[in-house]
Amino acid sequence: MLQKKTKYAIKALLTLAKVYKDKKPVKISEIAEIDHIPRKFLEAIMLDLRHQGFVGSKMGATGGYYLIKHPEEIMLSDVIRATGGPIALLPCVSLNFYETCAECVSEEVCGLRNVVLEVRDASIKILSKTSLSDILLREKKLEKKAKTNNTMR
Amino acid sequence: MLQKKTKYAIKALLTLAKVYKDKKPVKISEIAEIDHIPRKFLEAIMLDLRHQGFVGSKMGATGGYYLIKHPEEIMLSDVIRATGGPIALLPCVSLNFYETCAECVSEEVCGLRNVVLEVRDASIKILSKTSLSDILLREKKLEKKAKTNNTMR
DNA sequence: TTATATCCTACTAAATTAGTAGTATATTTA
DNA sequence: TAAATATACTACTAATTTAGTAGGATATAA
Repeated sequence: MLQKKTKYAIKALLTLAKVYKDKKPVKISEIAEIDHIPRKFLEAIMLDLRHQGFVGSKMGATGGYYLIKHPEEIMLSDVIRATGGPIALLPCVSLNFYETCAECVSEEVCGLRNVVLEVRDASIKILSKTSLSDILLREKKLEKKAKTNNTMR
Repeated sequence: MLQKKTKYAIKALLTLAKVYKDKKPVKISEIAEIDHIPRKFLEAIMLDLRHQGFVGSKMGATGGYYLIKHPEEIMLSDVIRATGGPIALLPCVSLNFYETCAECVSEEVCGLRNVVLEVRDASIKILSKTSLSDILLREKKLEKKAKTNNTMR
């Protein structure tokens, strides 16, 4: 399961992606309201995202946050790793948060690890090719679909 | 990430699967030693697995646990769900632990949910077709491979 | 100089997970 | 039939992680 922190981070980045072209910063309080995220918590998250190079900020009145990279270049897998931690089901197959299983005799011949490795690869394949732009695109398609369904009812 | 409880459960079930043909119960203390699992913790886990219908038990001296179903019929996805919880990255796409995202405006048109749904399907596809027997088979293959590698060095 | 924003450290609170204690109950075997 | 040995079960405690908050410092615009 993703942490709330991760989910909030993704939602906030999506909100910034939507106004990427405007080239002006969005205030934390605005993002918090739009995405229903506790303000102070979001503040900490945005700070983190800045330190990790996802967003830039402007201080003072008229300040706020903006995306540093193009929404097409920000991949879901990157955001998850930067804010929440492992995508893998077990630490012994995590690329970025690797740890040995204390009770495991031989990692090399562990059948469970072998399966979990496959799951990781399948997940990463999807998450690392999906950008913020892709998600917004999916959203548009879903909206169109929902509208058609409503008309047909 | 899977919980330790889940990992221990899988390992213990695999140990039982290995001696499935013998038709005699294995003591908790034996399983604990083989798999390096804290004894008392394993006791609680085995009890749980029995309540969930994975294993049967025999009380008293010469007692212990045994698999109720054939190792081919016990799927990884079932064990994970029974002992640890969700496979999905978000509760809003979990089949067995569904919850709405409190801050989500419309689930129907959520782009993030849409992606995470795809990840879930990919993971479940693998986990629900992999049985205890499959894992043991993988283990044998890995052992063979490891041996060949050693010979070649 | 005032208003308003981010920056940043240091907390606290809540929830979850890991693991233990101890006693009751069942079964084998001498 | 009593001792030995196993699971059954309830009720904890401890540790860790996650979620969220407090409050003052710093920067900027008007």
